[in-house]
Amino acid sequence: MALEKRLECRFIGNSLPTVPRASRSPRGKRSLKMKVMNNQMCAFELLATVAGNLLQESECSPSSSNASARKVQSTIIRDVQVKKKPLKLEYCDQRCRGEIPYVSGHSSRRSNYNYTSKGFPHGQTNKTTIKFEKLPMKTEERGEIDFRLNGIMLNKCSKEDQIELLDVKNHALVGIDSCMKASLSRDSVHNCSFPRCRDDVKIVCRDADERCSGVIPQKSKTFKAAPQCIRDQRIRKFMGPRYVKVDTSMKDGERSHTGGHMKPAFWRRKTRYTRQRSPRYSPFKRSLFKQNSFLISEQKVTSEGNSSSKSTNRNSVGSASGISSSVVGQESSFQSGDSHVKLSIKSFRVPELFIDIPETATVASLKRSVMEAMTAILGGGLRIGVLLQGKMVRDDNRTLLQTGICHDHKLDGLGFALEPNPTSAPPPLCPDDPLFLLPCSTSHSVTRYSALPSANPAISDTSPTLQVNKLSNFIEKINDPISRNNPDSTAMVTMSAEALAVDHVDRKCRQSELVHRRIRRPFTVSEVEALVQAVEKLGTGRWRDVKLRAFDNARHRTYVDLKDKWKTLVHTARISPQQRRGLPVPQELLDRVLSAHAYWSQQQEKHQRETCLLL
DNA sequence: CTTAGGG
DNA sequence: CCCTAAG
Repeated sequence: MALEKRLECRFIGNSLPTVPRASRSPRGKRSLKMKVMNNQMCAFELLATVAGNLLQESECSPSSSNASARKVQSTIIRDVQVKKKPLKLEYCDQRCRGEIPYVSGHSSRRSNYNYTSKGFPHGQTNKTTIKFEKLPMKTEERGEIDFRLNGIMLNKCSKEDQIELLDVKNHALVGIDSCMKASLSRDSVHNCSFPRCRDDVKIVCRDADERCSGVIPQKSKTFKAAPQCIRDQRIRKFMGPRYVKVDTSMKDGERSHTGGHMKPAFWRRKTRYTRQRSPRYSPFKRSLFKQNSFLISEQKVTSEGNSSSKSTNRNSVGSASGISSSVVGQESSFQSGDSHVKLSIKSFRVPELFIDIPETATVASLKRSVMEAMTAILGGGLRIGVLLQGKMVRDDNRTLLQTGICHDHKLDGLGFALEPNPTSAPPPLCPDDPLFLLPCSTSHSVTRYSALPSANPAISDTSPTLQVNKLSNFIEKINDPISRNNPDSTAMVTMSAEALAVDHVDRKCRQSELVHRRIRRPFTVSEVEALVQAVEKLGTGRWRDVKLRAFDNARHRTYVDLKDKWKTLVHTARISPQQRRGLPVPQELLDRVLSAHAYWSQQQEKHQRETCLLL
């Protein structure tokens, strides 16, 4: 039974410049009152409702009468997208206690859309704060507004003023796996998809099978959601270790060898999300994309037609994190009814296989090696990923039609990829995985993927140092100036090997993530030493110089890294030794950290005082 | 691009 | 280690 309630959304900050001045309060805050019919309102419904009301308001507003409707609406969206300060929605209702569990305590951040919400699922409070940042500017000339989560259309407002809020509830676990996109086309203005000039926006919860669909009345047409889709994707499921905490996921013991210090609180995140990152931070990304481009074309036939069609063999380039496919097919005429999509996958191409084998090895052992390497990749349990226009199609429950793999869409961008199967024990490697090349099993049971004939003692007995050095062609070169002429260098390189191993474990944890986080490389003692020395000399505000001075050849250490490391070093130095974890930093170094920090802080203060006096 | 600082 | 505002 739907419960009608009144909501008040307060917009905090002057984040809505588009809203006609008349309706804005002097302080830049304004209220938006609306009625909703739902006792289980979720974030997206709220969003949709708010958006609807906003559109409604601005379009009905006298002050916007000069502007064409088109302009008004597009302005709204643009401003929401562009504004720097987050738009905060406070959702208050006495009766909603504990009824919004899925917007509680999670946050999702993607490069193009940020959404955070805080709330208290257990009824401690009746307030949920939802914060939207940076709505992407994705203007699609489609005359629609849609909100998507995980690529699933949450609602869709078509030209006929139809709105669907599909299964919002179960997908509203925004924090975990959501990539919500909101897009609004300019054309939708005239056909304002959201109902205007209405006092209430009703969001009805027809909740037969726990699915929550909000339907805004009028000629609402309901989209058929893939039935089991929602049921299967229960919230709990999402809450599992799908996005595994990278650093905090492992118990201390598990990563005691990593050399990481106990992190300050700010470093410990409940959940970590990956996102697209700038190339300079992804040393392996580029090669990944290069390696995995694939050719694909598709074949489509109608339900009754066998591939009687002519081949078009369109090629397109895509990329995947795994092994990619080559699909060749044909395209035929189509019927709007019950078309089939027929794909013939000719082959899966293994992107790259690194074999490290001595010259003295026999051809037979080479074959074995290749076989082993192949088996290592393929035997790990794979699943198929489907890519469309370069994007991984995540929702298995959507139909091909819904996904866009159908006759009236271009299939140019269709691709398949072999992905690591998270449930499977030996993780297949991403081709960019450094450990892919690591021919040793270090003290940490690293699965061996390289083809290394164990019969050859010259290689199998190599130390991690040697192995890593041998692999320097493939992994980022370990080329740290400190390691030269430094008794600690061996340890350092070894540490790097361990770091790689650790990183492997990390990767294992986040196999499902397609976007790559930079690998974690704990600072070695000698690195710390070099850092301390440089900071002692240069101070704490010149990280670029520190980098140039002490880490010029350590590509993987950016000046931001150094600054961060200093920050953690100071923190480490201040806490008791018992609280420290990871590779212990000699107390002497920590003392130097503290004194250098004190000294340069003092200098900074002095400098500031001087500049103040001058002014 | 760098720095600074929160997460 | 990530992100980003600000310079």
